[in-house]
Amino acid sequence: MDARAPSPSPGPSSSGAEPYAAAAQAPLVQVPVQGAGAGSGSARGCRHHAYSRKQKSLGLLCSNFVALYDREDVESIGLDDAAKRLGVERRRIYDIVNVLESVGILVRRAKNRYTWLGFGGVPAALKELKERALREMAGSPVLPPMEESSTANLSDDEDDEKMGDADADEDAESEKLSQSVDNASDKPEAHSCRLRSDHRKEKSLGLLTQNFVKLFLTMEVETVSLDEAARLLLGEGHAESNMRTKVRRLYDIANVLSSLNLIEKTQQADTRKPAFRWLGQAKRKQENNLTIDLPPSSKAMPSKRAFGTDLTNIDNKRGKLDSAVENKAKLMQGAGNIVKTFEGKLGQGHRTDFVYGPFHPAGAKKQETDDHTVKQERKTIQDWENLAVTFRPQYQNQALNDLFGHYVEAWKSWYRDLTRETTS
DNA sequence: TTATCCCGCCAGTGT
DNA sequence: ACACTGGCGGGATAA
Repeated sequence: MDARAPSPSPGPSSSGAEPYAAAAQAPLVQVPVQGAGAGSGSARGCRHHAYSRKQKSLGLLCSNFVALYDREDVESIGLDDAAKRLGVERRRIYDIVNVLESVGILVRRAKNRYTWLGFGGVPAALKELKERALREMAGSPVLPPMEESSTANLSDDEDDEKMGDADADEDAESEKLSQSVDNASDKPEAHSCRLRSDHRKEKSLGLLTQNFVKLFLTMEVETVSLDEAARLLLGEGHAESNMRTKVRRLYDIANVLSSLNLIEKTQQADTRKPAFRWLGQAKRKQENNLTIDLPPSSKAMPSKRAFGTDLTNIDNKRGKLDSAVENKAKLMQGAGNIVKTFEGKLGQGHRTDFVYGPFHPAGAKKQETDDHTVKQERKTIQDWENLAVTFRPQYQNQALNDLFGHYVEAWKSWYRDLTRETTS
């Protein structure tokens, strides 16, 4: 029943590999992370630094991960190596890697091995996601060769809990686990063999990430709170406990997507509730001409999260050693904005040079930015938008809006009422 | 208090 | 059998 060990006693930790970062064993990696120096006192020494969850955050870890691998000469990444160099347990690497793969930055090559695609893989992945999302909404599953065994498969989520609620439909998703670019497709006709244990896959971080992103790519509203997202991705049959779990996961995902600058944390327009805004391109794009909601690559760094500490997340176990002098050290954070260009050439043989905006966490090196590059960025983004639009008829987009429209409305009002009621 | 979300147990999967 | 993966949620920080 309980699971988890109530006490922090470091059990045998089955996850073999890197236990608690071999104490002193400083993890190589020393990426400069232009960290305004200002190390200021204690920190490095070792010993009792108060435990600070902020330094162990997935977002920071992701930034470090990217800073560590985002370079031309990197193409293969070993999980063990990553874990060691970043000074974290392998488990955490899985988290990072799963969402990175969902947005096309990585591809799983084999056990313990991933191939680095870089930010250049994002556009294609987003495009893929968006199309798939639209397709799904259009009603017909557009089932490829495979697509589920047969009979009802939809709404397979919600293991326990009543899922036969009145409203019906909504489970629109629950698609396949087909990653955008992966598909090792080794075996000539291997398809249609999987499934069976997909139940687990359906709850995977990777899939959740994709669905979360789809939300941004297809929905109208600019901001989405994690509660809403969870509700959306879960369906009507909300089951408090499921919701809570889902939200926990969304926090994880949001953190890494934030560090990738694909989303940003903000406030919900009316309500003050914290929510997230999409920063990546490939947004909806109604009929009006472009609406790049993308900060002009100026200070896009939200200044939250102190990026640029040191690259490792070693020790500092969760022990509650008092926090005497937790020097917050603002630590620079900006200076990030690295605009990266690349020649389209991935998967879908479309060619257009997509350019990237604010991506890259502060600290990532490799910056070849130039104002003119930024300028060009605008233009290419437009190309991207056009291309995306061309890909499917407008009316479909409208249908989509309608579909989500009523959801959004419902939630909005529901939420309003809820907050109104509980406000006291 | 509520919002976040790290940590690592341990159950599925893979080999 | 062992090694990988990664769902999951307790409960400790942050705000």
